[in-house]
Amino acid sequence: MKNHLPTIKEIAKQLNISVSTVSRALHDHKSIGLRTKMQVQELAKKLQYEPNQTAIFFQQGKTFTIGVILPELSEAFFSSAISGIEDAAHKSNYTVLLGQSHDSVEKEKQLIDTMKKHRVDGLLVSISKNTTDYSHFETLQRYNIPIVFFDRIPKISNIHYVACNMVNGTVQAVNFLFKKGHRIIGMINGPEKLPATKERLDGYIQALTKSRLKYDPALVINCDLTKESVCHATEKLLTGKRKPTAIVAFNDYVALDAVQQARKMKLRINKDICFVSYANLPISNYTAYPPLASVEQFPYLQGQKATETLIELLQKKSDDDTDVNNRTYYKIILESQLVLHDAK
Amino acid sequence: MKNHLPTIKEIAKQLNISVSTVSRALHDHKSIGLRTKMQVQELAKKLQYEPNQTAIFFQQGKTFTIGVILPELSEAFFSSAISGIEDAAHKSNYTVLLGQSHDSVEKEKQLIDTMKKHRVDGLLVSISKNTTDYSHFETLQRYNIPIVFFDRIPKISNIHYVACNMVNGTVQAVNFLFKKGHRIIGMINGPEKLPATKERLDGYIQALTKSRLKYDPALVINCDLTKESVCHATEKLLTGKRKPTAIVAFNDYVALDAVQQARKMKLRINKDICFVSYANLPISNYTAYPPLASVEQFPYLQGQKATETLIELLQKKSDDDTDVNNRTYYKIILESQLVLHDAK
DNA sequence: AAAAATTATGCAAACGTTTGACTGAATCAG
DNA sequence: CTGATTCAGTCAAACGTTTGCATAATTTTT
Repeated sequence: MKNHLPTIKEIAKQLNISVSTVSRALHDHKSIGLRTKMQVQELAKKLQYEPNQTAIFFQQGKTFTIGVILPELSEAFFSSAISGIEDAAHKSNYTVLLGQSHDSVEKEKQLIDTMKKHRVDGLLVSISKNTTDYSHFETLQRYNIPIVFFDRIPKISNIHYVACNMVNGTVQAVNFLFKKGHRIIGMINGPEKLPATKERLDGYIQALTKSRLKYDPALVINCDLTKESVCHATEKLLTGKRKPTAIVAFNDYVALDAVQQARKMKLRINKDICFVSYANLPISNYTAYPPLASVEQFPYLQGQKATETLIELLQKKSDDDTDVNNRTYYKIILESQLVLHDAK
Repeated sequence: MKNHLPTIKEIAKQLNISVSTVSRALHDHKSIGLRTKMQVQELAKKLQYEPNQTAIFFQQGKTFTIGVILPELSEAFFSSAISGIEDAAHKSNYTVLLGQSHDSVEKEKQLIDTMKKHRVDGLLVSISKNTTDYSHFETLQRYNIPIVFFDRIPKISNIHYVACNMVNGTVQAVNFLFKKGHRIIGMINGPEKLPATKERLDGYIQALTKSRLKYDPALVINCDLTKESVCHATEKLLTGKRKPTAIVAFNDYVALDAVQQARKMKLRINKDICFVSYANLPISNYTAYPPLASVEQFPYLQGQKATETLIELLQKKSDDDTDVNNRTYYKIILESQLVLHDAK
């Protein structure tokens, strides 16, 4: 039952020619006579010969595989991203090797190791929440495996990355509210240490300043994204001295929890209080009181761009045949954008 | 800048021993003296030697990789599934090679080919909507690559699969409604040709029969899952001769659209009309009028089980060293289960 | 007719690792 | 002291492919 797959050797033997001739014939090499070329190709077809890629990978030191490490595959944001990644990779004939870190640094390290072992040509990473030490990424340099980070990127400078800038989107969001007549605009922001939190705050302040509204720190409350802390923040905002008529929420989940809390407090959504947020749910259409608008972060696009960037790097690598670390780094920044929801 | 990675050969040369000794020393082979073993391991560490897996893959004809082909990575159901797959694979030291077919038969074929080329050890597939010809899967038999199908499985018998049986869940759903006092229960079902549609109908009829209610075909309307067809179906049900007080919807999306339509018709949700559906959204908590209950299909679990099954097959394969096609097929059926939602 | 160029093919090394078969030395039983 | 056993290690083949270099055969040029 040993079903030996046909190899180049066998073709050679059957045709009484050398393996190199067969190899070249299959590659349409010019130095092979038309006659033998035909013979080889015919027999190859007959035997349903298919080259053993593992041998080729090994021989060429290239696997046409890119590794992808994400925090959580089941999150809407990342599943869109991976979709973009896969599409872009497939287009350039690369394949995707996947791993999820579950936001554990330990697992992230393991995955890096696995990827290294599998000799992926390049790596796409969105780092885990808790990663602060980046040494495990550096080990990849020895292997000349380039990394492109996306969305969640390390706070170091000599890296390639693709990210979405939240400042602009936030400015748009606040402007939007301003134009609708809101003058007291609150914000339920995320955990302090997240870069994403800072960007939102920056945009918020920028927009206020431009509209000649004064920035009142009491109107911005951080939360840790749990339901309780969101409710708490909402309550605090809505019972504060200066009561906002609109709130910018850290993301859709936060917005939905805040809406619930506001309703509990007998406020009428979109009348007494309006919300805008940042998109991570595909379902705003279905919720009863969706935010008026969301800042879109284009996960699919981010994944796609990151992949294209990586593939470009790989291209360059094989062109120059030089070290990848040539001190020029891609920093690709997509602009977030406010998307208005249908007023039902 | 040619950063040659350390190999077994180099270690051998530096220590003036043969490569085989080094190899065995690194594998802790008993026939190697303690002294040399130590020396080798020490040098290996010092040089930061790591075996070249591509060489090993090639040499052993095994890649410790499983291929996964899904219709759509960004769909909640599949992203949960892939999460389960990755977790299970990682646990057994397998890695996941990913591809999405976008429900295109053509792309599905291409992916099969890619997976074959990469010499994955096994394959996990949820087939595209439009696949009716299964010959591309059969080509894998030559390569002795086992496939486990899950969720969307081909209608042929000599295959391994993991699926979730909807009959039981549907029975539970209808019973649940019956116990709540409903006597006229409608159903908005899916496209006729889908097996999933049939299972739901079977369960529906079974449950009715047991409760001694008569099955009235006018109360079951198929739709093609578009918003329009759902609205149309809902309207037809709710203006029919026998007006249902409860409706079983094909899935959460359908339910939400149906709810919208019902509200348009001035019916009070959960008073005039109740809904139950099948879970694919993680957000029922947030919607204004979620279905009373959902039949859960456990995508994460399905992915996990499928992976475990595949790995078991791979185990067997290497044990027996015999052909995988030994005429015994795993058919693993998870039972769907009704999950009640919090009444808010 | 000799030299040069072209065409078609073969040889063998290389990629890094594993592994069965073999060898030489030391140890041990009787 | 001989033969068997264990120990420590080496040799070389094998996995399938690519590719630089050599070679042989043929044709073209001078």
